[in-house]
Amino acid sequence: MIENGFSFVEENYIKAVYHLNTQDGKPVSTNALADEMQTTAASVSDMLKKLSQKKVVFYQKYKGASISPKGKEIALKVIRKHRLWEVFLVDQLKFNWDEVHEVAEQLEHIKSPLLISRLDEFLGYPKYDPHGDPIPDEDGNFAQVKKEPLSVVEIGSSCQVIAVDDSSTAFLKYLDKMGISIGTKLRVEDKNEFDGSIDINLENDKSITVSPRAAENLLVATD
Amino acid sequence: MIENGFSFVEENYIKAVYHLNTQDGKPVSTNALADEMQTTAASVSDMLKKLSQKKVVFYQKYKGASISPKGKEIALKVIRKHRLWEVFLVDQLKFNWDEVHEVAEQLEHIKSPLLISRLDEFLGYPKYDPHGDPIPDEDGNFAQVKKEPLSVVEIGSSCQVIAVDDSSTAFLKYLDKMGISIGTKLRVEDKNEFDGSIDINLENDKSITVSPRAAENLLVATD
DNA sequence: GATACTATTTAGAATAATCTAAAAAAAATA
DNA sequence: TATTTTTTTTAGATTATTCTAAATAGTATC
Ligand SMILES: [Mn+2]
Ligand SMILES: [Mn+2]
Ligand SMILES: [Mn+2]
Ligand SMILES: [Mn+2]
Repeated sequence: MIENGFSFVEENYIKAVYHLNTQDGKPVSTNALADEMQTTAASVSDMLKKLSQKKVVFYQKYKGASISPKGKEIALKVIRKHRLWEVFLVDQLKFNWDEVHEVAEQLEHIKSPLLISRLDEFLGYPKYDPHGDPIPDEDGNFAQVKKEPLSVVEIGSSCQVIAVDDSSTAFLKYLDKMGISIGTKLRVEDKNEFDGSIDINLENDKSITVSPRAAENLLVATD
Repeated sequence: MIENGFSFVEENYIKAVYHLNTQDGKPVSTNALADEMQTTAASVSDMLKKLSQKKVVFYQKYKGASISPKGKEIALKVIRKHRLWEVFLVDQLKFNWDEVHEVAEQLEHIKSPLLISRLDEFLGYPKYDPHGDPIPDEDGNFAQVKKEPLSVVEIGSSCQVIAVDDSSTAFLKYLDKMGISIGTKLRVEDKNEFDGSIDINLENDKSITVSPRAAENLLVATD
Protein backbone atom coordinates (compact mmCIF):
# COMPACT_ATOMS: atom_id res chain seq x y z
CA MET A 1 0.00 0.00 0.00
CA ILE A 2 1.98 2.94 -1.23
CA GLU A 3 -0.95 4.79 -2.81
CA ASN A 4 -1.20 7.68 -0.40
CA GLY A 5 2.28 7.02 0.86
CA PHE A 6 1.42 5.70 4.30
CA SER A 7 0.93 2.14 5.49
CA PHE A 8 -1.77 1.06 7.92
CA VAL A 9 0.84 0.86 10.64
CA GLU A 10 2.16 4.34 9.94
CA GLU A 11 -1.36 5.76 9.89
CA ASN A 12 -2.04 4.21 13.28
CA TYR A 13 1.13 5.74 14.73
CA ILE A 14 0.32 9.15 13.26
CA LYS A 15 -3.15 9.00 14.77
CA ALA A 16 -1.72 8.03 18.15
CA VAL A 17 0.84 10.84 18.14
CA TYR A 18 -1.90 13.27 17.16
CA HIS A 19 -4.23 12.14 19.93
CA LEU A 20 -1.69 12.05 22.73
CA ASN A 21 0.05 15.22 21.63
CA THR A 22 -3.17 17.17 21.22
CA GLN A 23 -4.44 16.25 24.66
CA ASP A 24 -1.94 18.23 26.69
CA GLY A 25 0.14 19.94 24.03
CA LYS A 26 3.31 18.40 25.44
CA PRO A 27 5.51 16.15 23.29
CA VAL A 28 4.54 12.49 23.50
CA SER A 29 7.00 10.23 25.25
CA THR A 30 8.21 7.03 23.67
CA ASN A 31 6.74 4.99 26.48
CA ALA A 32 3.33 6.64 26.27
CA LEU A 33 3.23 5.82 22.60
CA ALA A 34 4.40 2.27 23.21
CA ASP A 35 1.61 1.88 25.71
CA GLU A 36 -1.01 3.31 23.35
CA MET A 37 0.19 1.18 20.44
CA GLN A 38 0.57 -1.95 22.53
CA THR A 39 4.15 -2.42 21.44
CA THR A 40 7.67 -1.91 22.75
CA ALA A 41 9.60 1.30 23.25
CA ALA A 42 12.20 0.04 20.81
CA SER A 43 9.65 -0.28 18.03
CA VAL A 44 8.36 3.19 18.76
CA SER A 45 11.86 4.63 18.55
CA ASP A 46 12.32 3.04 15.14
CA MET A 47 8.99 4.29 13.88
CA LEU A 48 9.42 7.83 15.19
CA LYS A 49 12.68 8.07 13.33
CA LYS A 50 10.92 7.08 10.14
CA LEU A 51 7.89 9.34 10.66
CA SER A 52 10.22 12.20 11.42
CA GLN A 53 12.02 11.67 8.12
CA LYS A 54 8.67 11.65 6.36
CA LYS A 55 7.96 14.95 8.12
CA VAL A 56 4.71 13.93 9.76
CA VAL A 57 6.07 14.29 13.29
CA PHE A 58 8.64 16.49 14.96
CA TYR A 59 11.02 14.35 16.92
CA GLN A 60 14.24 14.73 18.85
CA LYS A 61 15.95 11.85 20.55
CA TYR A 62 15.03 11.55 24.22
CA LYS A 63 12.65 14.49 23.91
CA GLY A 64 9.51 12.89 22.56
CA ALA A 65 7.42 13.59 19.49
CA SER A 66 4.75 16.04 18.42
CA ILE A 67 2.54 16.11 15.38
CA SER A 68 3.50 18.25 12.37
CA PRO A 69 1.00 20.12 10.18
CA LYS A 70 1.35 17.42 7.53
CA GLY A 71 0.87 14.73 10.16
CA LYS A 72 -2.18 16.49 11.56
CA GLU A 73 -3.75 16.52 8.13
CA ILE A 74 -3.24 12.79 7.75
CA ALA A 75 -4.43 12.06 11.28
CA LEU A 76 -7.63 14.03 10.77
CA LYS A 77 -8.36 12.24 7.50
CA VAL A 78 -8.04 8.88 9.23
CA ILE A 79 -10.10 10.04 12.20
CA ARG A 80 -12.78 11.35 9.85
CA LYS A 81 -13.00 7.96 8.17
CA HIS A 82 -13.02 6.12 11.49
CA ARG A 83 -15.91 8.15 12.83
CA LEU A 84 -17.95 8.15 9.62
CA TRP A 85 -17.71 4.37 9.50
CA GLU A 86 -18.80 4.18 13.12
CA VAL A 87 -21.88 6.21 12.28
CA PHE A 88 -22.59 3.91 9.37
CA LEU A 89 -22.28 0.82 11.53
CA VAL A 90 -24.57 2.12 14.25
CA ASP A 91 -27.11 4.06 12.21
CA GLN A 92 -27.39 1.78 9.20
CA LEU A 93 -26.20 -1.66 10.25
CA LYS A 94 -27.66 -1.57 13.77
CA PHE A 95 -24.41 -2.20 15.58
CA ASN A 96 -24.39 -1.33 19.26
CA TRP A 97 -22.05 1.54 20.12
CA ASP A 98 -19.72 -0.81 21.92
CA GLU A 99 -19.31 -3.07 18.88
CA VAL A 100 -17.95 -0.62 16.34
CA HIS A 101 -14.46 0.30 17.38
CA GLU A 102 -12.46 -2.66 16.13
CA VAL A 103 -14.17 -2.74 12.77
CA ALA A 104 -13.75 1.01 12.31
CA GLU A 105 -10.10 0.53 13.19
CA GLN A 106 -9.84 -1.53 10.01
CA LEU A 107 -12.18 0.49 7.80
CA GLU A 108 -10.39 3.76 8.57
CA HIS A 109 -7.50 2.65 6.37
CA ILE A 110 -9.49 2.12 3.16
CA LYS A 111 -8.15 4.50 0.54
CA SER A 112 -10.84 6.09 -1.59
CA PRO A 113 -11.75 9.77 -1.40
CA LEU A 114 -14.90 9.10 -3.43
CA LEU A 115 -16.01 6.42 -1.00
CA ILE A 116 -15.72 8.75 1.94
CA SER A 117 -17.45 11.72 0.36
CA ARG A 118 -20.28 9.47 -0.78
CA LEU A 119 -20.53 7.81 2.61
CA ASP A 120 -20.63 11.22 4.29
CA GLU A 121 -23.44 12.27 1.98
CA PHE A 122 -25.26 8.96 2.45
CA LEU A 123 -25.18 9.39 6.22
CA GLY A 124 -26.48 12.97 6.00
CA TYR A 125 -23.22 14.72 6.88
CA PRO A 126 -23.15 13.69 10.55
CA LYS A 127 -21.28 15.99 12.92
CA TYR A 128 -20.67 13.48 15.70
CA ASP A 129 -19.89 9.79 15.95
CA PRO A 130 -21.76 7.33 18.21
CA HIS A 131 -19.46 8.18 21.12
CA GLY A 132 -20.04 11.91 20.84
CA ASP A 133 -16.73 12.64 19.14
CA PRO A 134 -16.82 15.30 16.42
CA ILE A 135 -16.29 14.26 12.79
CA PRO A 136 -13.79 16.43 10.89
CA ASP A 137 -14.92 17.64 7.47
CA GLU A 138 -12.86 17.24 4.28
CA ASP A 139 -10.72 20.18 5.36
CA GLY A 140 -10.11 18.84 8.85
CA ASN A 141 -12.42 21.28 10.62
CA PHE A 142 -14.71 20.02 13.33
CA ALA A 143 -16.99 21.27 16.08
CA GLN A 144 -15.12 22.17 19.23
CA VAL A 145 -17.61 21.81 22.05
CA LYS A 146 -16.30 22.45 25.53
CA LYS A 147 -16.83 19.33 27.57
CA GLU A 148 -15.71 18.31 31.02
CA PRO A 149 -15.65 15.04 32.92
CA LEU A 150 -18.67 14.46 35.12
CA SER A 151 -16.24 14.14 38.00
CA VAL A 152 -15.62 17.90 38.11
CA VAL A 153 -19.24 19.01 37.93
CA GLU A 154 -20.42 20.71 41.11
CA ILE A 155 -23.13 19.27 43.30
CA GLY A 156 -26.50 20.63 42.26
CA SER A 157 -25.49 21.38 38.69
CA SER A 158 -27.34 19.97 35.71
CA CYS A 159 -25.59 18.79 32.58
CA GLN A 160 -25.88 16.61 29.50
CA VAL A 161 -23.74 13.69 28.44
CA ILE A 162 -22.15 14.61 25.12
CA ALA A 163 -19.32 12.12 24.76
CA VAL A 164 -17.33 9.35 26.41
CA ASP A 165 -13.61 9.47 26.97
CA ASP A 166 -13.28 5.70 26.88
CA SER A 167 -14.85 3.70 24.06
CA SER A 168 -14.07 0.27 25.49
CA THR A 169 -16.79 -2.35 25.34
CA ALA A 170 -16.59 -2.73 29.10
CA PHE A 171 -17.35 0.92 29.78
CA LEU A 172 -20.04 1.25 27.13
CA LYS A 173 -21.84 -1.86 28.36
CA TYR A 174 -21.66 -0.43 31.87
CA LEU A 175 -23.33 2.75 30.62
CA ASP A 176 -25.99 0.73 28.77
CA LYS A 177 -26.77 -1.07 31.99
CA MET A 178 -26.94 2.22 33.90
CA GLY A 179 -29.26 3.67 31.28
CA ILE A 180 -26.80 6.37 30.26
CA SER A 181 -26.13 7.33 26.65
CA ILE A 182 -25.09 10.31 24.55
CA GLY A 183 -27.69 13.00 25.11
CA THR A 184 -28.71 11.85 28.58
CA LYS A 185 -29.52 14.81 30.85
CA LEU A 186 -28.69 14.55 34.51
CA ARG A 187 -28.13 16.46 37.75
CA VAL A 188 -25.35 15.86 40.25
CA GLU A 189 -26.95 15.19 43.62
CA ASP A 190 -24.02 14.31 45.80
CA LYS A 191 -20.40 13.23 45.88
CA ASN A 192 -19.35 10.51 48.27
CA GLU A 193 -16.21 11.49 50.12
CA PHE A 194 -15.56 7.84 50.93
CA ASP A 195 -14.77 6.51 47.43
CA GLY A 196 -15.34 9.42 45.11
CA SER A 197 -18.50 7.95 43.64
CA ILE A 198 -21.16 10.35 42.48
CA ASP A 199 -24.92 10.26 42.93
CA ILE A 200 -26.79 11.53 39.90
CA ASN A 201 -30.42 12.04 39.02
CA LEU A 202 -31.51 11.09 35.53
CA GLU A 203 -34.30 12.44 33.34
CA ASN A 204 -36.69 9.72 34.43
CA ASP A 205 -36.02 10.99 37.94
CA LYS A 206 -34.26 7.79 38.83
CA SER A 207 -31.21 8.26 41.04
CA ILE A 208 -28.11 6.17 40.56
CA THR A 209 -24.54 6.18 41.77
CA VAL A 210 -21.63 6.01 39.36
CA SER A 211 -18.06 5.10 40.20
CA PRO A 212 -15.29 7.71 40.17
CA ARG A 213 -13.72 5.89 37.24
CA ALA A 214 -16.97 6.20 35.29
CA ALA A 215 -17.36 9.85 36.24
CA GLU A 216 -13.94 10.62 34.81
CA ASN A 217 -14.84 9.07 31.48
CA LEU A 218 -18.27 10.59 31.10
CA LEU A 219 -17.92 13.90 29.30
CA VAL A 220 -20.67 16.41 29.82
CA ALA A 221 -21.68 19.93 28.89
CA THR A 222 -22.98 21.96 31.76
CA ASP A 223 -26.01 24.12 31.08
CA MET B 1 -3.34 -9.10 10.80
CA ILE B 2 -3.21 -12.62 12.13
CA GLU B 3 -6.85 -12.72 13.31
CA ASN B 4 -8.20 -15.19 10.76
CA GLY B 5 -4.73 -16.42 9.98
CA PHE B 6 -4.38 -14.99 6.50
CA SER B 7 -2.86 -11.70 5.38
CA PHE B 8 -4.32 -9.49 2.66
CA VAL B 9 -1.66 -10.75 0.31
CA GLU B 10 -2.35 -14.39 1.05
CA GLU B 11 -6.07 -13.84 0.59
CA ASN B 12 -5.45 -12.30 -2.81
CA TYR B 13 -3.33 -15.26 -3.88
CA ILE B 14 -5.92 -17.74 -2.64
CA LYS B 15 -8.63 -15.93 -4.58
CA ALA B 16 -6.49 -15.94 -7.72
CA VAL B 17 -5.72 -19.65 -7.46
CA TYR B 18 -9.41 -20.34 -6.93
CA HIS B 19 -10.47 -18.29 -9.94
CA LEU B 20 -7.90 -19.59 -12.38
CA ASN B 21 -8.15 -23.17 -11.18
CA THR B 22 -11.95 -23.21 -11.24
CA GLN B 23 -12.14 -21.89 -14.79
CA ASP B 24 -10.74 -24.94 -16.54
CA GLY B 25 -10.13 -27.37 -13.71
CA LYS B 26 -6.46 -27.67 -14.62
CA PRO B 27 -3.72 -26.76 -12.14
CA VAL B 28 -2.68 -23.12 -12.33
CA SER B 29 0.80 -22.44 -13.66
CA THR B 30 3.23 -20.23 -11.83
CA ASN B 31 3.36 -17.83 -14.74
CA ALA B 32 -0.42 -17.56 -15.05
CA LEU B 33 -0.55 -16.67 -11.39
CA ALA B 34 2.30 -14.20 -11.71
CA ASP B 35 0.44 -12.55 -14.54
CA GLU B 36 -2.82 -12.38 -12.60
CA MET B 37 -1.10 -11.05 -9.48
CA GLN B 38 1.07 -8.62 -11.39
CA THR B 39 4.23 -9.96 -9.81
CA THR B 40 7.15 -12.21 -10.68
CA ALA B 41 7.26 -15.97 -11.05
CA ALA B 42 9.82 -16.09 -8.25
CA SER B 43 7.43 -14.43 -5.82
CA VAL B 44 4.68 -16.82 -6.83
CA SER B 45 6.92 -19.81 -6.21
CA ASP B 46 7.67 -18.55 -2.71
CA MET B 47 4.03 -17.91 -1.96
CA LEU B 48 2.79 -21.24 -3.32
CA LYS B 49 5.22 -23.00 -1.04
CA LYS B 50 3.77 -21.14 1.91
CA LEU B 51 0.13 -21.60 0.92
CA SER B 52 0.78 -25.28 0.38
CA GLN B 53 2.15 -25.59 3.90
CA LYS B 54 -0.92 -23.82 5.19
CA LYS B 55 -2.97 -26.39 3.27
CA VAL B 56 -5.02 -23.93 1.26
CA VAL B 57 -3.60 -25.06 -2.08
CA PHE B 58 -2.28 -28.31 -3.48
CA TYR B 59 1.10 -27.73 -5.03
CA GLN B 60 3.90 -29.75 -6.52
CA LYS B 61 7.03 -28.18 -7.86
CA TYR B 62 6.86 -27.64 -11.62
CA LYS B 63 3.30 -28.95 -11.71
CA GLY B 64 1.24 -25.93 -10.78
CA ALA B 65 -1.29 -25.36 -8.01
CA SER B 66 -4.94 -26.10 -7.40
CA ILE B 67 -7.27 -24.94 -4.68
CA SER B 68 -7.90 -27.16 -1.64
CA PRO B 69 -11.26 -27.44 0.16
CA LYS B 70 -9.94 -25.18 2.90
CA GLY B 71 -8.66 -22.73 0.30
CA LYS B 72 -11.98 -22.76 -1.53
CA GLU B 73 -13.77 -21.88 1.68
CA ILE B 74 -11.51 -18.90 2.24
CA ALA B 75 -11.72 -17.79 -1.39
CA LEU B 76 -15.50 -17.87 -1.35
CA LYS B 77 -15.63 -15.84 1.86
CA VAL B 78 -13.45 -13.17 0.29
CA ILE B 79 -15.45 -13.23 -2.96
CA ARG B 80 -18.67 -12.94 -0.98
CA LYS B 81 -17.36 -9.85 0.75
CA HIS B 82 -16.04 -8.36 -2.47
CA ARG B 83 -19.39 -8.69 -4.23
CA LEU B 84 -21.52 -7.57 -1.30
CA TRP B 85 -19.43 -4.42 -1.01
CA GLU B 86 -19.83 -3.82 -4.73
CA VAL B 87 -23.58 -3.99 -4.34
CA PHE B 88 -23.37 -1.55 -1.46
CA LEU B 89 -21.29 0.89 -3.46
CA VAL B 90 -23.59 0.82 -6.49
CA ASP B 91 -26.99 0.50 -4.83
CA GLN B 92 -26.43 2.72 -1.81
CA LEU B 93 -23.56 5.04 -2.58
CA LYS B 94 -24.43 5.58 -6.24
CA PHE B 95 -21.12 4.44 -7.63
CA ASN B 96 -21.11 3.55 -11.30
CA TRP B 97 -20.47 -0.16 -11.95
CA ASP B 98 -17.07 0.66 -13.40
CA GLU B 99 -15.92 2.50 -10.26
CA VAL B 100 -16.29 -0.22 -7.67
CA HIS B 101 -13.64 -2.81 -8.30
CA GLU B 102 -10.58 -1.21 -6.72
CA VAL B 103 -12.42 -0.18 -3.59
CA ALA B 104 -13.99 -3.61 -3.22
CA GLU B 105 -10.52 -5.05 -3.62
CA GLN B 106 -9.66 -3.30 -0.37
CA LEU B 107 -12.94 -3.79 1.47
CA GLU B 108 -12.96 -7.55 0.83
CA HIS B 109 -10.20 -7.96 3.41
CA ILE B 110 -12.02 -6.40 6.35
CA LYS B 111 -12.39 -9.05 9.04
CA SER B 112 -15.76 -8.99 10.77
CA PRO B 113 -18.35 -11.71 10.36
CA LEU B 114 -20.95 -9.49 12.01
CA LEU B 115 -20.26 -6.70 9.55
CA ILE B 116 -20.83 -8.96 6.58
CA SER B 117 -23.99 -10.59 7.85
CA ARG B 118 -25.43 -7.18 8.70
CA LEU B 119 -24.40 -5.74 5.36
CA ASP B 120 -26.01 -8.68 3.57
CA GLU B 121 -29.22 -8.10 5.51
CA PHE B 122 -29.05 -4.33 4.92
CA LEU B 123 -28.74 -4.88 1.17
CA GLY B 124 -31.68 -7.30 1.12
CA TYR B 125 -29.67 -10.49 0.58
CA PRO B 126 -28.66 -9.76 -3.01
CA LYS B 127 -27.94 -12.77 -5.22
CA TYR B 128 -25.80 -11.00 -7.83
CA ASP B 129 -23.25 -8.22 -7.85
CA PRO B 130 -23.34 -5.22 -10.23
CA HIS B 131 -21.45 -7.20 -12.87
CA GLY B 132 -23.87 -10.13 -12.78
CA ASP B 133 -21.61 -12.39 -10.73
CA PRO B 134 -23.33 -14.54 -8.12
CA ILE B 135 -22.80 -13.78 -4.43
CA PRO B 136 -21.98 -16.85 -2.31
CA ASP B 137 -23.98 -17.23 0.90
CA GLU B 138 -22.40 -17.82 4.34
CA ASP B 139 -21.91 -21.47 3.43
CA GLY B 140 -20.28 -20.74 0.09
CA ASN B 141 -23.28 -21.74 -2.04
CA PHE B 142 -24.28 -19.60 -4.97
CA ALA B 143 -26.52 -19.61 -8.01
CA GLN B 144 -25.02 -21.41 -10.98
CA VAL B 145 -26.66 -19.95 -14.05
CA LYS B 146 -25.46 -21.25 -17.38
CA LYS B 147 -24.12 -18.35 -19.36
CA GLU B 148 -22.26 -18.12 -22.64
CA PRO B 149 -20.36 -15.38 -24.40
CA LEU B 150 -22.41 -13.41 -26.91
CA SER B 151 -19.83 -14.45 -29.49
CA VAL B 152 -21.20 -18.02 -29.65
CA VAL B 153 -24.90 -17.13 -29.91
CA GLU B 154 -26.43 -18.09 -33.27
CA ILE B 155 -27.79 -15.55 -35.69
CA GLY B 156 -31.47 -14.98 -35.07
CA SER B 157 -31.37 -16.04 -31.42
CA SER B 158 -32.58 -13.80 -28.62
CA CYS B 159 -30.81 -13.58 -25.29
CA GLN B 160 -30.29 -11.47 -22.18
CA VAL B 161 -27.08 -9.99 -20.81
CA ILE B 162 -26.56 -11.51 -17.37
CA ALA B 163 -22.92 -10.79 -16.61
CA VAL B 164 -19.63 -9.45 -17.93
CA ASP B 165 -16.44 -11.45 -18.07
CA ASP B 166 -14.27 -8.36 -17.82
CA SER B 167 -14.92 -5.75 -15.14
CA SER B 168 -12.37 -3.24 -16.35
CA THR B 169 -13.38 0.39 -16.43
CA ALA B 170 -12.60 0.52 -20.14
CA PHE B 171 -15.02 -2.26 -21.02
CA LEU B 172 -17.80 -1.11 -18.70
CA LYS B 173 -17.61 2.44 -20.01
CA TYR B 174 -17.80 1.02 -23.54
CA LEU B 175 -20.98 -0.83 -22.58
CA ASP B 176 -22.43 2.29 -20.98
CA LYS B 177 -21.85 4.15 -24.21
CA MET B 178 -23.43 1.35 -26.22
CA GLY B 179 -26.44 1.35 -23.93
CA ILE B 180 -25.82 -2.19 -22.73
CA SER B 181 -26.12 -3.25 -19.09
CA ILE B 182 -26.96 -6.29 -16.99
CA GLY B 183 -30.50 -7.32 -17.93
CA THR B 184 -30.42 -5.91 -21.44
CA LYS B 185 -32.37 -8.10 -23.88
CA LEU B 186 -31.13 -8.40 -27.43
CA ARG B 187 -31.26 -10.42 -30.63
CA VAL B 188 -28.30 -11.39 -32.78
CA GLU B 189 -28.95 -10.09 -36.29
CA ASP B 190 -25.76 -10.86 -38.12
CA LYS B 191 -22.11 -11.77 -37.75
CA ASN B 192 -19.60 -10.03 -39.96
CA GLU B 193 -17.20 -12.50 -41.45
CA PHE B 194 -14.74 -9.70 -42.10
CA ASP B 195 -13.73 -8.83 -38.51
CA GLY B 196 -15.93 -11.01 -36.34
CA SER B 197 -18.06 -8.10 -35.17
CA ILE B 198 -21.68 -8.80 -34.37
CA ASP B 199 -24.82 -6.84 -35.22
CA ILE B 200 -27.39 -6.91 -32.46
CA ASN B 201 -30.84 -5.49 -32.01
CA LEU B 202 -31.68 -4.01 -28.63
CA GLU B 203 -34.98 -3.69 -26.79
CA ASN B 204 -35.54 -0.17 -28.05
CA ASP B 205 -35.24 -1.68 -31.49
CA LYS B 206 -32.00 0.13 -32.11
CA SER B 207 -29.39 -1.90 -33.96
CA ILE B 208 -25.72 -1.63 -33.09
CA THR B 209 -22.55 -3.48 -33.89
CA VAL B 210 -20.22 -4.74 -31.17
CA SER B 211 -16.60 -5.77 -31.58
CA PRO B 212 -15.56 -9.43 -31.35
CA ARG B 213 -13.61 -8.59 -28.20
CA ALA B 214 -16.75 -7.16 -26.62
CA ALA B 215 -18.82 -10.14 -27.73
CA GLU B 216 -16.44 -12.49 -25.94
CA ASN B 217 -16.79 -10.61 -22.69
CA LEU B 218 -20.54 -10.17 -22.73
CA LEU B 219 -22.11 -13.16 -21.00
CA VAL B 220 -25.68 -13.94 -21.93
CA ALA B 221 -28.42 -16.44 -21.24
CA THR B 222 -30.29 -17.61 -24.29
CA ASP B 223 -34.03 -17.91 -24.01
C1' DG C 1 27.80 15.50 43.10
C1' DA C 2 27.87 10.43 43.16
C1' DT C 3 24.66 6.73 42.97
C1' DA C 4 20.52 4.48 41.68
C1' DC C 5 16.65 4.14 38.91
C1' DT C 6 13.95 4.93 34.78
C1' DA C 7 13.34 6.08 30.03
C1' DT C 8 15.06 5.76 25.60
C1' DT C 9 17.88 4.37 22.02
C1' DT C 10 20.78 1.13 19.45
C1' DA C 11 22.35 -3.54 18.01
C1' DG C 12 21.19 -7.64 16.21
C1' DA C 13 17.90 -10.90 14.80
C1' DA C 14 13.24 -12.57 13.15
C1' DT C 15 9.16 -12.75 9.86
C1' DA C 16 6.64 -11.35 5.70
C1' DA C 17 6.77 -10.11 1.08
C1' DT C 18 9.20 -8.84 -2.95
C1' DC C 19 12.79 -8.62 -6.51
C1' DT C 20 16.98 -9.78 -9.72
C1' DA C 21 19.89 -13.02 -11.40
C1' DA C 22 21.40 -17.64 -11.80
C1' DA C 23 20.40 -22.60 -11.85
C1' DA C 24 17.48 -26.38 -12.97
C1' DA C 25 13.60 -28.67 -15.00
C1' DA C 26 10.27 -29.25 -18.57
C1' DA C 27 8.70 -28.60 -23.15
C1' DA C 28 9.41 -27.70 -27.90
C1' DT C 29 12.07 -28.24 -32.01
C1' DA C 30 15.14 -29.94 -35.09
C1' DT D 1 17.87 -38.01 -29.47
C1' DA D 2 20.35 -33.58 -29.16
C1' DT D 3 19.61 -28.82 -28.94
C1' DT D 4 17.14 -24.77 -28.00
C1' DT D 5 13.56 -22.28 -25.67
C1' DT D 6 10.43 -21.59 -21.99
C1' DT D 7 9.03 -22.21 -17.38
C1' DT D 8 9.97 -22.67 -12.80
C1' DT D 9 12.72 -22.77 -8.86
C1' DT D 10 16.47 -21.30 -5.83
C1' DA D 11 19.99 -18.03 -4.02
C1' DG D 12 20.86 -13.84 -2.27
C1' DA D 13 19.22 -9.06 -1.33
C1' DT D 14 15.98 -5.51 0.10
C1' DT D 15 12.20 -3.13 2.62
C1' DA D 16 8.88 -2.97 6.42
C1' DT D 17 7.86 -4.10 10.97
C1' DT D 18 8.64 -6.10 15.32
C1' DC D 19 11.23 -7.99 19.19
C1' DT D 20 14.96 -8.99 22.95
C1' DA D 21 18.87 -7.58 25.06
C1' DA D 22 22.45 -4.37 25.78
C1' DA D 23 24.05 0.37 25.93
C1' DT D 24 23.23 5.10 26.97
C1' DA D 25 20.88 9.32 28.45
C1' DG D 26 18.11 11.60 31.75
C1' DT D 27 16.03 12.00 36.44
C1' DA D 28 15.67 11.30 41.11
C1' DT D 29 17.79 10.47 45.61
C1' DC D 30 21.01 10.77 49.24
MN1 LIG E 1 -6.29 1.38 12.56
MN1 LIG F 1 -15.76 6.68 18.19
MN1 LIG G 1 -7.75 -7.70 -2.53
MN1 LIG H 1 -17.91 -7.69 -9.49
